[in-house]
Amino acid sequence: MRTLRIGQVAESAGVNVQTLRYYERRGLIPRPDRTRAGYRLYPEETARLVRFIKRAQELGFALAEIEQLLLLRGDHDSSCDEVRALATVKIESIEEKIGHLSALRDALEILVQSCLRDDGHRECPLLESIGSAGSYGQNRD
Amino acid sequence: MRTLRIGQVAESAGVNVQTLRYYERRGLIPRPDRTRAGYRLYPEETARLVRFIKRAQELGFALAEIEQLLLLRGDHDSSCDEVRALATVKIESIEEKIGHLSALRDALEILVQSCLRDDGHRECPLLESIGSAGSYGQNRD
DNA sequence: ATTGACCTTATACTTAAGTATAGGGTGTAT
DNA sequence: ATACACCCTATACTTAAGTATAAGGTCAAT
Repeated sequence: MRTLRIGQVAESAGVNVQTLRYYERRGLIPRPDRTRAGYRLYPEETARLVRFIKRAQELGFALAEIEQLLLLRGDHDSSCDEVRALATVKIESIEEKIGHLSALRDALEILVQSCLRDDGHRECPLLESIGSAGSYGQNRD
Repeated sequence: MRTLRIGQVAESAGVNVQTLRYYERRGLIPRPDRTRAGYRLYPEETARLVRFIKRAQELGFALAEIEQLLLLRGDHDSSCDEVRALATVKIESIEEKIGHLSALRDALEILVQSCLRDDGHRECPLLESIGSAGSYGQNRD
């Protein structure tokens, strides 16, 4: 089984080596095996995991939330009911985000269009876009 | 024209009053008129603006990025070409986010389904979900 | 056998985005 | 006229998420 040293994982996931050690301390990534000299030896899996974490961050999830998401995977001790409940909540919040992003994109597209028409484009509803009742999903407020 | 004091705007947008003053210092929201006593008097518009900012943050945009987005609105001095170029870039990054979120949602839905079937659900592709080539949009890496 | 790229821990620093606190003024209600 | 909820500035603190630094060990190549 091919293993990677910390620098290789960092490189492959586009993060600093310190970040990996930090994630390990936080319990976000499993503590890897070590060589006799104490060097960390990661499975390739970990590079994927770290890329997942970075992506999820870009989507507005905090590390604490990402931790929860990760607990949903694989070898969980939590009951199926719990897993299902949390996953369902997450799915809802994701759909809400998708709705807001779609609305924002639509607003920007209107902006680009009116810009192409060069009509002074004063009335781009950027603010309203995310405000409420997006073009997708529902919105309670 | 109805105006709001800082506490009312804060309440209505769900933020701390300190946050509003902080946004003002950062130039994210316009500095409002004042009463003779120095109290800030905001137009209702500002409450909407702040809600927009908070939403955009939840979507993974940093305040600096949100500032850019806001510059795209209304009374801009920047050329139409510039506006269009930036908007187009933003649209692309938004579509990418939508793609990743959709993939993540799909993975969670698979998790919920296999949980309902109670089949041990070991093989939920959570990690792969955001990894690359989502179910929506394209992915350069 | 020593150079250089890489790894180790421990500790301290940074950045973004707020939050809190001290010390004081405002304005309406009793 | 005095409470009380609200506002002001300035300054300092906090939290999340890293990043950097010091002091040292490893190991393949010259």
